[in-house]
Amino acid sequence: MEETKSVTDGRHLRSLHTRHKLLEAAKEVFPEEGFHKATISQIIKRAKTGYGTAYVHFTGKDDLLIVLMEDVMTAFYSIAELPFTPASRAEAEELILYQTTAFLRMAESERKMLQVFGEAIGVSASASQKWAEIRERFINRIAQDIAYSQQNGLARTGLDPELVARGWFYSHEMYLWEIVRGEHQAQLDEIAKTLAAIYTGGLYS
Amino acid sequence: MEETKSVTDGRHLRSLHTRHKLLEAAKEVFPEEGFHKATISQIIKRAKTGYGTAYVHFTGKDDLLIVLMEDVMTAFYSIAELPFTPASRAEAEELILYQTTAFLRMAESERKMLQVFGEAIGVSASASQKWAEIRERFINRIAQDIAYSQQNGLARTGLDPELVARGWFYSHEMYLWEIVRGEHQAQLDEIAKTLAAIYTGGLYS
DNA sequence: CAAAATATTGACACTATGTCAACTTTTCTG
DNA sequence: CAGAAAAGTTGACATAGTGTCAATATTTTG
Repeated sequence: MEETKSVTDGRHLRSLHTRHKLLEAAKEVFPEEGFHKATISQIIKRAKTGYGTAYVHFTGKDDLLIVLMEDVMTAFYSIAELPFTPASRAEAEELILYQTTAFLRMAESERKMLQVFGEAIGVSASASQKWAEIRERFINRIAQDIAYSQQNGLARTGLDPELVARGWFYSHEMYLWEIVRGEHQAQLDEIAKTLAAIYTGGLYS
Repeated sequence: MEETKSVTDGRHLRSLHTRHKLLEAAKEVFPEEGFHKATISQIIKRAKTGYGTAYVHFTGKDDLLIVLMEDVMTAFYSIAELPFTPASRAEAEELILYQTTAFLRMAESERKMLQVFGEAIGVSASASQKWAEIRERFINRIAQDIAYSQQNGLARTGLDPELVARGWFYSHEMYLWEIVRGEHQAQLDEIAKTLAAIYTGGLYS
């Protein structure tokens, strides 16, 4: 019903087009200027729409960015949701190293946009919340993986999987921000190796 | 020379007093309003000075906050600089657990101010830089401790002490921000135990 | 005490935000 | 298909905060 309306209704179509123009403009302006320096005026100018239009389609600058982050989030989730059912300690270690590497590589490939998002997290409550979503999804998944390993006699028991998962994710997240800032490009695999070594050495000793 | 002038010169004294009033006002306003919502107008109003005065004594809102952070930094440094020369693995583990606990406890005791600082880090380049200073000091110190343990046959070799130290500190830092946000109050010791267990289990297995 | 040095002040120019009444475009209806 | 209704667009405006600077006030000096 809504589908039909969306396709036929020329008004809605126009609206969608305007929205799209704004998003495209924002996608350019944000990385160029950074979150704080970017202004609605810059964005509407590039999108060739009126000032108020931006506020019709989005609640503000944060909202515009949040929508742009969806793409990045999708990529993140695909890593978080990788299957983890190792049969041996060696296989567990391999999977963990792979996941760690994938995570850090993503920091590199999505650098520009993550840089903007990192800046926004400090300022905008909604950006901060969006990032918290990504984080919790990762942590939940890691906690599951740890619990699985504990139940199958691969990992040391007696530690709360969620607390371990948090600490584990946090060290990754902070490395992510460093990579985004442009530090450590060359060492990426070395970092992954180190993080995985500490983690597995600790849990699987 | 400057000392003498400072004490005798009534103009300088007045200036110092004004500066002090501004800092006291900022110390109240920042935690009440948060970094973003706090304005220069609110601060000068409470300090009972003119608007421009704030800009005579400080370059802006960030600068005012940075100065307030010095106290907190001092406390942090005292933890970072604790001596670490364990003779056995058991002693190393004990020291590490102590340091971890002290670090997290500080997050609790300095909560309000750290909350403001956490917010400022995202917005203000100078706040971000100040925090980076604290962080690097910690990381350097931890890296030294790890190298010490490696050299004395207490810790596994073959891993870069600095990379390990970073991952280690990062998980602590992120837990710090969580504690500052008011999550995990009760679990504080449990968190310290978990972090220390992973770290020592990993390095000292 | 007058002049010099220093400190304080608020009005001003500037920049950005978010709102809303007027306007344009598209669809519906008799 | 005319004109009413609905949906979308627009920029002027009110508001709020920043940082600057010429004028003013206070203190020291000769």
